[in-house]
Amino acid sequence: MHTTTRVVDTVNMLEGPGAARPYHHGNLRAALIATAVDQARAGGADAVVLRDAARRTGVSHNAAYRHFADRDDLLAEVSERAMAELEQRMRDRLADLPDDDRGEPASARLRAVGREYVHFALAEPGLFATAFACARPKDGAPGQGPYGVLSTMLDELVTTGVLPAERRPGADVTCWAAVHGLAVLCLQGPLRDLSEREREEQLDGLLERLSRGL
Amino acid sequence: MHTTTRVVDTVNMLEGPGAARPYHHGNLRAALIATAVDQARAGGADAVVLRDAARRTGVSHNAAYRHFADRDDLLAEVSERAMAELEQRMRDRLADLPDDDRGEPASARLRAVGREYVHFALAEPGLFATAFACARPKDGAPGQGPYGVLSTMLDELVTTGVLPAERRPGADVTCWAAVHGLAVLCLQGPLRDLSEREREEQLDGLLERLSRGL
DNA sequence: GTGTGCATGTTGCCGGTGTCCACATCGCGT
DNA sequence: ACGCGATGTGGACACCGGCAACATGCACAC
Repeated sequence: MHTTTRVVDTVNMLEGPGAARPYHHGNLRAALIATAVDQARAGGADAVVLRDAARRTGVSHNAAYRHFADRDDLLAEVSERAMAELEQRMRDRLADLPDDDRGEPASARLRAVGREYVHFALAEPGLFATAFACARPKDGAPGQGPYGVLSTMLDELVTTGVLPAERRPGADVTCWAAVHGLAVLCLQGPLRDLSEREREEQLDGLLERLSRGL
Repeated sequence: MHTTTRVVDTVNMLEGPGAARPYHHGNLRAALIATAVDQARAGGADAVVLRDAARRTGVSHNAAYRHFADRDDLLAEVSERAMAELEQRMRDRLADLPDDDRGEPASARLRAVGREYVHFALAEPGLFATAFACARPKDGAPGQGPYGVLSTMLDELVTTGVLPAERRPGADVTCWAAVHGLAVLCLQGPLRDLSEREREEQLDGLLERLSRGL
């Protein structure tokens, strides 16, 4: 899609000072999204501002409307990237786990994923909030996204025999809700002022209770 | 505070058509908050708009600045009311419980509170979101608010002997996070399109796993 | 090679909002 | 009675999202 035979490098458009970009940017859509992601990272969904994004990208306002129907459309794109980054972090965390934990209690893997979920939320509050602030319901494949990762973990628990199969349905939602709730409460809720240590303790407690109740 | 000897009724200022309100409204602060709460109820925090609130209250824009430092200040007030309404609903739900449940598993009462929490979020999404969308961290007494209700329930569980005392610390956060997370995911997350029945099932599952894991 | 069509980017404009400033009005205490 | 301070008003500015009309230049047909 969007094939082009233009000579200019359409990917690495980090313009130098005297770049004098051509009339046609060549990569505007991606560049705008990147700028908007920066905005979201810095200040959440509200900080995603069309005019400012265009300005920072070195293009006039309104240029964005050739690539996005409206602000919400751009925001949806940012939300998607944020969600993807969250998923990637969870997968990376899983991959980093020592193989020792591979065979033994798969619940350790589940805990690691949950912990990473909360850590991401606290490390990237803007992106985390934007990931879920999308007004447009973008229906993705059910096995994809952070939910997919979590779901896979739980399936693993069943095959390992740790989790009785009859208790599997609904377990994903419970796990997700608990972890998501803690993240939200720590970000904008009454747990905002917890120290890092207290937060970690609460997270540990939650994960323990969660696996106990599965 | 704000004592007044004026003759006009400062409480019930639902102006009739030919009311011709005096130059000084007499009750502006409360009236503006009420209007803002309506806005929040209808569309969440973003729908709280100073100029529109002033307009609807029948006063010029800028009048609000005599009572609120800025928009965030008004929003904080709305957030407080929303939180109070959530708390009230939880307390009402508790009071409505038949006395039969009084002595028996106090966990039933805990479940009822949790269920009401989610129900409120779904019934009043705007207020629920605004309750937590406050930028200003308003530190209330720790025993107050929805958290206080929940905390009391858990203390009850300990005195009833259902919950071992050593497991009490942190249990409040876990419960709150789980219920809050489910609410958020149903409102703006990927569980948005669940049918009422599915939602109720997931809620049941969550509450069951929660009490099992306490 | 040349010329035109269409995607892309630009300037201009409108309505709406938050916030500051100067001014108007009126209640209350001296 | 009077004047001061609290309260409300109108105007102005900057910013934003979104439309419309215009400009530019790449791509493809011939």
